[in-house]
Amino acid sequence: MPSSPPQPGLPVRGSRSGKPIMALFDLLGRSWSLGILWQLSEGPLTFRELQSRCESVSPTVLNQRLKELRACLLIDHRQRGYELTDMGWELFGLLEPFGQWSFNWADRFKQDSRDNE
Amino acid sequence: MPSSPPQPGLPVRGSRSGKPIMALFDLLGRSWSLGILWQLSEGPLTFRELQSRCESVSPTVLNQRLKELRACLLIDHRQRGYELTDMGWELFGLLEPFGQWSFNWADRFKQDSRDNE
DNA sequence: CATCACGCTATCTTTTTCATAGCAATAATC
DNA sequence: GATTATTGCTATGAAAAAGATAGCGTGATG
Repeated sequence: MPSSPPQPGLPVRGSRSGKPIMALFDLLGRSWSLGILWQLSEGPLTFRELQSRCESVSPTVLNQRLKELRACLLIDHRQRGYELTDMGWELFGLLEPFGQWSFNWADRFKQDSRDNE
Repeated sequence: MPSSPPQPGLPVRGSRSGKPIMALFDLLGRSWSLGILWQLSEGPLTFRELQSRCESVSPTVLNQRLKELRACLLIDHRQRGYELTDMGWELFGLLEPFGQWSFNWADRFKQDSRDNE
């Protein structure tokens, strides 16, 4: 049986008292959480659409993550599929800069591996 | 045997081709990654200090995460302990707003559970 | 009624994480 | 200089999470 979604106030990974940031990290630190939010930022997606966009995610885990993200008020399941809630969009706003940054990071990697040749 | 650190360009969870953002999400989506970066933002910490700040982390996982974060150029091991690299600080800069946001999120939670009483 | 796509559950295997003990190396203390 | 502490970490076994695959129930469509 899977564990319950991490919630602020409840004990979570990193904090017995459930400090909000730790609850958030616990949630986002589970496999596919970040990826799902990222995919949904491009519009609502059905379960199967998500499944194919997230390449190797298994339905079991996908469903579990969706339940958690829903319980955590970040996504919702509506007519057109799963989509970000207002909170979800807010969080995505914080996440968005990671996209650009990841390119710089990748560049630094290439640079670094050239240095080590 | 543990898997290798996710790197841009290599296949990672969510992307066979290793799209940088997916590599980053794979890295950050592993247990304790976010927590470790967060803790190190308050200054360098030794292995054991990290261990006690991260409450329940096992030495096995802590060491593995530290290796990965190091391989990914986000942290470094110096005299005074583990600390963020320049890249690590950059990334933390993006992460920092999550702290404030998590409080709003927690509030919304309380609000929501009141509504459902 | 047959077919199809959808959202998911069931089952099993593999991987990751946890929990605990403890070792080798260095530093401090007696 | 032997003893004790501290540090960084490995080993081992158990528990939990994630992955892979098959397929069920439902509702729409032909």
